[in-house]
Amino acid sequence: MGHHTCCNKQKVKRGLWSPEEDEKLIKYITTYGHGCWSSVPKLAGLQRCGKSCRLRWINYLRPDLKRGSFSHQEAALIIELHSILGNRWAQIAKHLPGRTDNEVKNFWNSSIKKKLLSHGTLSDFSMIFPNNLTTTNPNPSFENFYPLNSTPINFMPISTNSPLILQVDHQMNNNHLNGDLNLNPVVPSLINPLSFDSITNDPTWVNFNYPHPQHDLDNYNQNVLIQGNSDSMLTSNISLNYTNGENFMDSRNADIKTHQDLLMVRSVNCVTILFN
DNA sequence: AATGCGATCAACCGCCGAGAC
DNA sequence: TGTCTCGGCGGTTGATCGCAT
Repeated sequence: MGHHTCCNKQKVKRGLWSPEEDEKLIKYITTYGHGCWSSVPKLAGLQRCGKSCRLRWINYLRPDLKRGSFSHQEAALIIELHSILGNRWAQIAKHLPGRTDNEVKNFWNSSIKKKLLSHGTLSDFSMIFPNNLTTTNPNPSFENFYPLNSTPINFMPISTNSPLILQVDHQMNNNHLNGDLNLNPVVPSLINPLSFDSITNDPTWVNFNYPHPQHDLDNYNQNVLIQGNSDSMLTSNISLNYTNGENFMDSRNADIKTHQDLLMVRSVNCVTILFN
């Protein structure tokens, strides 16, 4: 029970992979491609199930993986995307070239979630990067940028004229005013919406200063979900055509913006925190 | 040096949806 | 239409590491 059919056909090894097993898998996939994963173990001479081979390749052996610690940009991006997508780790990982859903998930659970649980807010990014903040900003907290007495961040005006941003905000405002959708952050029980979620709800922020590989970005389609705390869900279908690491095109109006133009007040300040 | 404990992360588990038949 | 296989995903586990005592 619980094992795939491919795992039941033969006795399979479990647990950590040996260097020899890694070598066999790499050699096979680089030569023939993975094809049908369920047939990979047999063809590669491995006593593993296909699922295990797939996982090992995707999470560890793939040549395009970026190893090592998450950068500030990546962490901020994860936080931002998580506020939009929730625990859709695979979707979040797609915005982080070289990172896997497993990595993102582990990073969230180990470095971010626990701090949120212990503090109840992400009011200070130094919780996540205690050693890397500088002193340029004397008070590097999100509340410093979004005063607590300001409009809730979900309904804050934004500085870009991007149609998609305006669309999302318009819909959110309408729902808010109509009282038919309570747009709390995805994890409202953990997070003060004036702080954590305030990095931005702007889906274009995924483009922020990030060197997306062209192959990941061509004809990119994003389905942005803004989840409420009820059974209501606002869905905004947005199609973005990324052109390169610095520009992207909103397919609705063909707005070409440099990343500088995309920086909303919120994300500018966030980055100020991280890199000043 | 030995031990305990929390953090990290690779790997597994269980479920789901798509596609083939 | 129902069943089966497979790939993919999120949740969870457990081994290992590093630090504190």
